[in-house]
Amino acid sequence: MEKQQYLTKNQQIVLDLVEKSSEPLKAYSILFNVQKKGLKAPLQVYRALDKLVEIGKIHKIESRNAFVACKNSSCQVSKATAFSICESCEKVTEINNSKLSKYLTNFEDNSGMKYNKYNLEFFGLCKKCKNK
Amino acid sequence: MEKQQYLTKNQQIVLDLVEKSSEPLKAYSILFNVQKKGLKAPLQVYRALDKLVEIGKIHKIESRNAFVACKNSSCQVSKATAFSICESCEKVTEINNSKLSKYLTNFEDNSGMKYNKYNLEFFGLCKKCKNK
DNA sequence: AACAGTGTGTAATAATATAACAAATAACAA
DNA sequence: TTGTTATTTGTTATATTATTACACACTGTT
Repeated sequence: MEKQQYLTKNQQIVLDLVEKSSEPLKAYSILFNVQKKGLKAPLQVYRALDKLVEIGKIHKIESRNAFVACKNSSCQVSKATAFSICESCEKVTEINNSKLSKYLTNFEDNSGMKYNKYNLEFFGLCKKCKNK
Repeated sequence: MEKQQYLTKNQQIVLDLVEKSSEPLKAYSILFNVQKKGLKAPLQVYRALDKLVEIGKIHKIESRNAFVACKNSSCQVSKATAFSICESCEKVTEINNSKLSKYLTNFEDNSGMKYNKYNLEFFGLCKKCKNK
């Protein structure tokens, strides 16, 4: 049996909100939106976010300080993440490409480091914004 | 002739500091260290950092909110960056691997997006920390 | 000189994130 | 059941990271 099979109340509230969102959410925007549900302080949100990231239910878009729900159902942990980010409309999509993930998971250089995790962010213009 | 051939005084002061450092520097640590040189306010540091990042002299380690000098002499702009980060000692190294950069620069998926930039961060344990 | 573009200095403030502590709850063995 | 440990919660305060706004100065044009 895995540990942390069920989410706590606060974690579930935060996850529900992030999952319903079509765009990355910032921590304080989450806070504002869950205040009616009883989460009053930043720390309550950050603690829930930390846990959700740890177990792979959500990912942090580092370049944007924002959070998105994991769209990859097989993703139990956030060990190998890749995103595309439109620099115009800020749309973020999780990239699910097995070739890419295989390539990066197996990547080795001569540094002697053993990599167990990576995060990749691609930037560009999405289809819509390209045609403007 | 390229534009912005020379750095301004503030930019040079910040760049010198970052280049001398053996580890990523945080913005406010930079501020503290350049106050004797006359840069008194955060904004002076952030403006210099923004410009230096833009022209590729330094890179931002997004997951750490810290800055490192570019070690790749041919790197004029920060369009394609990859780093290895030790999760124990926080040592950060810029990865300079032509196969990797070629693979990522040419990466395409079926999203219709045209990528013009990426940032990749690998995490793990460095040689030293692995053997502890 | 007038201008445009860029950089500067300064103060104030916004946005993001964590520390510290006490209390409540869950997990589970003695 | 009790004791023990770990986790989660609630709360206040504070630390850290980053930007807005505005007046002015410098540089290179036209």
